[in-house]
Order: sequence, then C-alpha cells, then structure tokens
Amino acid sequence: MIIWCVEDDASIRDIEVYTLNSADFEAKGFSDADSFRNALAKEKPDLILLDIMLPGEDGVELLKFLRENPDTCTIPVIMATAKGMEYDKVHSLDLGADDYLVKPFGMMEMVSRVKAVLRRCKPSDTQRILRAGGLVLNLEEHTVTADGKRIQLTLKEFEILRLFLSHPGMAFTRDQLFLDIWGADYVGETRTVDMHIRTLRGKLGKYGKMIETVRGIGYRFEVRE
Amino acid sequence: MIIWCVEDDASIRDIEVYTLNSADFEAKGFSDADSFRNALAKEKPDLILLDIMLPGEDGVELLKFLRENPDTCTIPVIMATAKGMEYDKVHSLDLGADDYLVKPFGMMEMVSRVKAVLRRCKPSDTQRILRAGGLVLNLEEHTVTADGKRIQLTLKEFEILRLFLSHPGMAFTRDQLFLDIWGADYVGETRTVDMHIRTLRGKLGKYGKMIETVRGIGYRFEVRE
DNA sequence: TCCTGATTTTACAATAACTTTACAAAAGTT
DNA sequence: AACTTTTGTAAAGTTATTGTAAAATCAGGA
Repeated sequence: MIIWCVEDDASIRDIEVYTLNSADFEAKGFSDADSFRNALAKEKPDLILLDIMLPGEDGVELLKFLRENPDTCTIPVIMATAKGMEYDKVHSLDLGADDYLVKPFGMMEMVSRVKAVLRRCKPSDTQRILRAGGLVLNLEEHTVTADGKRIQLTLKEFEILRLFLSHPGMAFTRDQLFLDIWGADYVGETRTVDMHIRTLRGKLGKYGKMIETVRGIGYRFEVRE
Repeated sequence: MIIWCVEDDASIRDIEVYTLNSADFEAKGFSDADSFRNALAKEKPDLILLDIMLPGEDGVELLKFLRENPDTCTIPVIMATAKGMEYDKVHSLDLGADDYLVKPFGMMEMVSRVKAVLRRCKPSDTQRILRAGGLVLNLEEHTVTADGKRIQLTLKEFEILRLFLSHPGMAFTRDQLFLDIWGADYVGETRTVDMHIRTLRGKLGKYGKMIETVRGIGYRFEVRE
C-alpha cells in the first residue's frame, strides 16, 4: 500500500514516513503542495495523509482539488490538524476527508487510523482494478484482459462484468442487473440480459464458465475453485 | 435514526442528547452500563455514542460485549475518550469501534462524525447468512454449503430450506409451506411439498435428518443435538 | 445521409425444474 | 391383527426457464 504524507515540518514528516515504512507501507513524504501535485500526475497513492497548514496552497484547498478530480476523488485522505481548530475539522470532514488526526498525535494512533481508513475503503469502488483469477478489469483504462491477452468488450458487456467482479459470488436477479446497468427507469423487459451474458461468456473464453446461471434467479460470478 | 449516548456526566449527556435531537435524530441518554444494557434488551439503536470512562463497567468492556453478541455486533459505535489516552483510543479502534471523539469535543464535530459513521455503515449490513450447525445458507450468493462443501439446490428446495433456517424448530403445515413459498393464489394441492422435502433431505446428506416429519401436520427443522 | 457495430427483440430449441401419479412403507386406530 | 391414514419413493408427465441464433432496431461517426 502506497501512502503519501504532505507535511511541511521535516522532522514530523520523517517520523511519519519512517513509522509507516516500518508498518509495511510504502510511504513517501512531500513538503509542499507543488511537489505533491507533480508526483500525483505520474502516480496515485492508496492513501494521503494531508496537513492542513502548508506554505502556499493549504491542505483544505488541496483536498478540494483532490475531490474534484475524477482520478483522485476516491483516494482516501486523512487530514492532520493543529489542536483546537474545530471549524477546520468539521469543514474538512464535510469536504470529504475520511478521517483526521489532531496534532500532536502519536504514531501508534496514526497507523491505527491509516489501517482503519484503508479497511473501510477497501470494499467500495476505490479499487480501479478488479481481478478474478487471470481476468483483469481496469476501470481507468476501460479494458479487460484474460491471462494478459486483451478482450474487446462492448459497453454493456463491460458493465455487467464490472458488476460481477465488484461483487464476486453474489447472485444477481435480472431485475437487479437491469437496475444497476440500465438504470431504474428502463422500460423494455425481455431477454436482453441473457443475450449479453451469452456474448460475454463467449468472449471470456474459459473464464466464461465463471458466470453461473442461478435458475429462477439470474446469474452469479463464481470465484471459488 | 435512533442514537444512544452512554455518558455518566449529566451535563455533557444532556447537551449531546439535545444537540442530536435538534439534528433530527432520536437520541436517548444513559448514565451507566446497567441501564443501557436493560434498554438494549428491548430495543436496538442505530448508533451508540459510548464514553470510555464509566462508573462500574467501563466503555471498553461494554464495547467488547456489544461486538460479541450477534444481535448488537453490527451496531456502529463511536467512543468518547478523555484527551491524551492514546492507548485506549488505539485499543478501542482495534476492538471494533467505528470512530472516536476526544474530549472535550465540540457538538458540531460530534454530529459530523455521527453522520459520517452512519453514512459509512449503511451498505454493510447486507450480508444475510443463515446457519445451523455446519449448514450455511447465503441469501446474497444464493448458495448453500454443508461443512464448507457446496450443495446445489433448486429454487424451491432453497426456499424451503431458507424458511426452515429462519424459523428453527418451528413446525410448518404443508399449507403454510405452500403459502410462504408458492404464494397465496396457488391452486394445485398435492404431494408436491413432500417431493421437495425428499430431494432436499437427500441433497443435505447427514443434515437431511434435521428435517423431521411431524405426522399429521407437516415438517420441522430440528436444530438441537 | 448512409454505414457500422452495438443493442434489443423475437422465435424456437434445449434443458432443468416442478408436479402429478401410483404404489409401497410406516404409523396410528379400532 | 386388520384397517385406515399418512408419508416415502420412484418414475413419468408437464411446465417454466434458459440457451441460441437470426432478424430488427438503434446510435454514433464518416
């Protein structure tokens, strides 16, 4: 797990990075908003520890920027704030921070919170890549590969597979699939879903067998064995 | 949304309850663990705000109790702790608290955190699973396993087993089974139920013996021994 | 505009699930 | 014990659901 710490005080930053690295994370420190943004253009961390008080652009603005950008809006952020700034706290929670730490905070606490936030964020759609065996679905690139080989899917096929991969093992009724992929207001009620399942199964090759039909209910993506 | 505050200091408790009520929650206060537990036996809140320092049984113990009980283990809990008790904080997060507040905390912050936790916890309680010994019926996946091994059931078999598992020990007449599974308007009145019971018993293997016939009445799923 | 590929609809075949039937076995009753 | 009632069992018959293919429709780009 990659964690980035944005903190202007070098000694605090170093301790944070050191502690996180010894807790088996890959931590990196940034002293200001600019260097952080430049790095962000190349790579995306799994979590950001963000100080509110920064020289130049401050943490709240940076948080707002992160949340407005579709590439970064799902990255969990923990804000670090000086004691007694209640307004800022509330403000950043409302802006979409996932948690915050009040300075001076202990390193044990920091690691606990980082782990807790990562735990919470795991099942949501923070994950840009969904996998099942040799199947890889990349949400960012909108691509699917099977054993490294690219598979060309249509939009509906892709969305069905995405739904399956994000809820492995769950049985979906046709109505649920319609609701999720076509939207609540869709009218036509036919065998459309089955049709897409068929083409999807075909295109997935051996992985097509992972789509099981649950007779009387609908379909399920089976991950076991 | 019902929120319960467990806090021994009457003035703090009153402010909490007052604030939450004005934020459109239904808040209720408890001064000690005993009264809280008594209330819990009758009703379940949607969130618990729990002070760590309590006379008698303390908050950490109470949290552990809540997490151990299947009825309460999914209720989100926010711990309230005095400043500087870092160990307790970490400890309660590890025990399964969803968040915590450091005293003295502001009321705005409290409401923000309550809302945030409720938002986070909403989608989680979809995991619906029924058990009886080594039998596990997963409603979401629409699957049944016996001692970890998957058992393939048809729709009717699945529904019968679901009804049994959700009312363990209860005797069902054939009419009741029909009503519950086939619906009120079904016409045919034959030995169909017995047929499904037979196949179900067969598929469940040694667990098939748990389906007892109640002569003259119908069937019952026996959980004892 | 037409063309192309995606999507939806339709019709029918295949298959699995469900129901009925008939009879055997077991459990109560007299 | 003989009879009646109820349940178990097996197989055949029926229905419902899903797979499949091809045609019709739709949407977006040249």
